[in-house]
Amino acid sequence: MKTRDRILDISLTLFNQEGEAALSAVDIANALDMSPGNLYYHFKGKEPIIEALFGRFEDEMAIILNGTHGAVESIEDNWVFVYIVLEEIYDFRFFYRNVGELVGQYPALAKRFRKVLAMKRRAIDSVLSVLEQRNMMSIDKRLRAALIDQLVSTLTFWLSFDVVEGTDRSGPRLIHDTVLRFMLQIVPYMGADGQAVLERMLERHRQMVSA
Amino acid sequence: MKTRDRILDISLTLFNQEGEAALSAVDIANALDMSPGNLYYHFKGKEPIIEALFGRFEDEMAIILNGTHGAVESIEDNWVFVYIVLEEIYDFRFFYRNVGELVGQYPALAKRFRKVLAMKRRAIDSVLSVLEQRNMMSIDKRLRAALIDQLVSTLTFWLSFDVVEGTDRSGPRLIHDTVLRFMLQIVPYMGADGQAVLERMLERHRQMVSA
DNA sequence: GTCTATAACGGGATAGAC
DNA sequence: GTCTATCCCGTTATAGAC
Repeated sequence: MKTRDRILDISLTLFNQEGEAALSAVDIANALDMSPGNLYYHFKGKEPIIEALFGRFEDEMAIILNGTHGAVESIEDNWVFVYIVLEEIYDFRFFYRNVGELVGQYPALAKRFRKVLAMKRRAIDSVLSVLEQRNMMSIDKRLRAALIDQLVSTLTFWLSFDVVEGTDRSGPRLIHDTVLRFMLQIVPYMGADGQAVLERMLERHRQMVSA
Repeated sequence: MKTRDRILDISLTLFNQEGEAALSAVDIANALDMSPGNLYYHFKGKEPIIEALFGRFEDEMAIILNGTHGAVESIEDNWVFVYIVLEEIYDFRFFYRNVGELVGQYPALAKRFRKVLAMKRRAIDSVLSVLEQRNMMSIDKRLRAALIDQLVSTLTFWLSFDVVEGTDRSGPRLIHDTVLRFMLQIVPYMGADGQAVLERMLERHRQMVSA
């Protein structure tokens, strides 16, 4: 199974670099100094490769999202948690640079993508609940549902947003900026502590970015 | 110039129905009972057609965004304003169903898309300013910038979000839901009035949806 | 301005030798 | 498992008739 993994590794790299649409199965074969026929022996085209890559992503995302967040309490914990999620997404960024496209083109992928979305939603819900229990935030029930939607949307479209805006930020910088953007959405529901939390977040962001 | 317009009309319809990627120049010609060669006489391929369609969109968007919003004061005015913007986007929805893709594929479009983005940003900024002047909302300067980002992001990715979520809502329903989602993001900054405004918005949304 | 016909290209996919 | 050779197909693009 070594060739199979080599194919997946190089495909992920190329897809992230050039975008999924820019590459044909033949391009991938060329990058591996491999004949198209040989590639087709392992994967019957681009689609199964993408499916296999999504499998990898799914697995790692499940570990992150279903694992740790019982331990997420402080703002700093939350920061790290969101950072890890975004980093994982960044490793498979070609899925996110044009979600709509992929979901439209590969219906099988759409289903699985929605499952990941649901996992994100549950994780956020659970983290918010912890914050509420500790009286670190309080929010109207209706607004809470909308907030979760917004946060899921942020986790899903931050890379597209960056593409559209055309700001040419490095990966780590983009991730830090997005963590901040994510966290700031929670601040207004932190009541009197909000102001202090905001300052801490901005300070933390400054540190991270200048590092 | 009549054939030219017929081409643009049918292209817009088809792109919205099937997606930009799903259609070739030949498909468009077929839909018009026209030979591919004839189509190429008017537009040298798909790209110039898309550029021309974006020109239409740009023009109408500029009228909406730069025009009315001096008159936007009450919550109801805002609701209508956002509704009109979303409706216009919906008319050219193929641009928005996978923004990342189009922007990546047609660099010329990217620039123009960013201009529209900037127009949206200015319009939102200006509306928020009005609300602030009337003491209908108050918001920390740093959070304000983030809020505007979030609102622009909502206006840009609501259609992609719908595609990804796979909820099969009708156009008008989707637009109403999105207006609500947009407006709810402002509520937390309305202070004591927030609760009442929230109820009014939800009530309005119920009316709109059941109509 | 509109049409038909056709050339040129590239990707997807497979057969069969090694 | 890997390779070469090849076929099929849809898209792009142009030449030239009407």
